[in-house]
Amino acid sequence: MPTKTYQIGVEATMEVIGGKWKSIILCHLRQKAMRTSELERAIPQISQKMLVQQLRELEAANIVTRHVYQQVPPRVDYSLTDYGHSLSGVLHDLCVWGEENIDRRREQGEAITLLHRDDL
Amino acid sequence: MPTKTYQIGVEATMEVIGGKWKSIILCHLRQKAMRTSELERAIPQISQKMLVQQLRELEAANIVTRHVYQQVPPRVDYSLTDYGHSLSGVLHDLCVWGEENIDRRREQGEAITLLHRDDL
DNA sequence: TGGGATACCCACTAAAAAGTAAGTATGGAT
DNA sequence: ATCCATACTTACTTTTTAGTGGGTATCCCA
Repeated sequence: MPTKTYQIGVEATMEVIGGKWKSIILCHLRQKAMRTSELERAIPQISQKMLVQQLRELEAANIVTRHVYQQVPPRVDYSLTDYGHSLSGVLHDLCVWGEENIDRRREQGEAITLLHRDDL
Repeated sequence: MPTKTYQIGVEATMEVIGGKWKSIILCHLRQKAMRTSELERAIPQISQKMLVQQLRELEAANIVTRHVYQQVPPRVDYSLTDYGHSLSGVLHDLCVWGEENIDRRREQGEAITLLHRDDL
């Protein structure tokens, strides 16, 4: 099998948290374990397919775990693994930088809104 | 014009540093100003088109500046703006987390290599 | 006169990511 | 029997992102 090669560490990080949805999902899970329907409500624009697909990829990367409760109707929840928690600081900083970026752009006259701040 | 709305700060951050190339370019520029050809050498897989395109987008977001020297043959270099430097901590953490991720995966038997570490 | 060096730009194509809309399974409640 | 809720799948389409291969401009130098 061919050796996977990275030039620089950030490439590997972006494989894990990059894309449109992963970092958003992780920022939510950073705060608490959440069930599927809860994540759907927290991220209204995401489709069910994308949510599930991204969660599977995060599971495969050992960042989140899936916990199935033996119930009907089904109940499943997702939380960060210990390893996933090692991203917590980065995720928080990404949120904060974005909040500042939005404030800045608004001050410069851009019509822009942020619904939820990451207050921790 | 319609108001741009974000749910959470990280969305705005990812608009700036997301995608396959931007974070890599920024990690390099974090260390020093670099000319086009230097960036091409530092990021061997990138095409000229992508490099220029990403640099233009980073300029538009006020993260990098383009400096043209009046010379023939042309000489241009790029560096982080003051605002771009506000990403420096995040970028460093992204590099470091990725380096650890790669180490971890190698320990678990994956065939994987990292060429350049971010030693600062 | 024509090649070299640098930093582009443009048109076209290919591949990857994301979106849409529908369907499946379970078992309890009505 | 039928319906409900939850958590998925699957097939298909659209959009976005990235890659390829070419071309332009400048001025110096042989």
